[in-house]
Amino acid sequence: MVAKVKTERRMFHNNEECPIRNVITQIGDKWSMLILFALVDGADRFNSLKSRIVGISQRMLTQTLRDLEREGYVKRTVFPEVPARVEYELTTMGLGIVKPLYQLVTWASENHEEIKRSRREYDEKIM
Amino acid sequence: MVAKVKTERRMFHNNEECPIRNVITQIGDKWSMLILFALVDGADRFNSLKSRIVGISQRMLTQTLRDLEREGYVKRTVFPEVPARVEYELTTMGLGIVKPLYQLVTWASENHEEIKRSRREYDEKIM
DNA sequence: CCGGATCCCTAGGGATACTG
DNA sequence: CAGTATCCCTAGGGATCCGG
Repeated sequence: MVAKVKTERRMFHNNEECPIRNVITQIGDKWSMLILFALVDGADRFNSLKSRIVGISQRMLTQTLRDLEREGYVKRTVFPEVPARVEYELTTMGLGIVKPLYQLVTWASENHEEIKRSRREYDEKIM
Repeated sequence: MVAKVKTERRMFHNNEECPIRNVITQIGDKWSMLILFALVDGADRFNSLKSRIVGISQRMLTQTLRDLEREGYVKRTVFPEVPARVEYELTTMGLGIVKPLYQLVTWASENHEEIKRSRREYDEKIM
C-alpha cells in the first residue's frame, strides 16, 4: 500500500506542517505548472515565455516566476546587456518536481475525456 | 524524454482543451486532495470526514464532495435511514488519480524542508 | 445527520499605464 | 526588454442560521 498521509486517521491541515498543502498550494495556482513545463526543455527569457504561455499576463508571469524562484524551482539570471536580458531555468529541485507532475499530467491526458463525460452525465442528472 | 505537453513550443491555455488545467484546476483547490486521500482507506461518512479533515467547514466539505462526484472521483451513497446516513467512496477513477497524486505527495514530503529553506533564504536576500 | 441558503470578506488575477 | 505600480472585479471560501 501507499504511504500514509494522515496521522491516526486525522488529516494534516496546517500549511506549515502539512507537506501536501505546503507544496501543492504553490504549484496549484493558475500558472505555476505551465511555467515549469515551459522550462523543461531549457532556459528561456521573459518575453519568450510570455508568448509561449498563451493567455498569461505580464503581471502574473512576473509574479509567478518570483514565487517559483522563492520556492527554489527556478533560477533567475540577469545578463547586464542593453536592453536587459533575463533568463529563467529550472533548478535541480525544479526538475525534481516536474517528474511527479508529469505523472499527473499523463494521467490527466489519458483520463480527461472520461472526466468530461462524467461531468456531462452529472449535469444532466441535476437538470 | 518525457511526453510533450505543448504544441510547437506553444503551451495549452484553454481550460476546455488543456488536460493539465482541465484536471488540475479541480483538484488544485484547497480541499480536494485532502478529501481524496481521506477516502483512500475506504468509504466514510460526512461527519466522520468533517472531523478527520481538520479545519474544513461544512460548506466546503459538501461543495468539494459534489465537485469530486461530478468529476467522477467520488461516489455518493445515501442510506434511507433515520437519521440520514451518507457514505462517500472513491470510484475507480478516484483511485486512479490518487496514485500520481501520491507521487507528488511523496516528493513534497521529501523536499518540503528544502523548500522552506529556499524560502527563508530568498526572503533574507530581499529584506 | 446531512446538508442548503445567506452574508460577507479577502486573495487571485486581469487590464492598463509607466520606467530603467 | 523586463519589469513595477494601480485600479478594479470576481471567485473562493469562512461563519452562521435554517430545514428534512
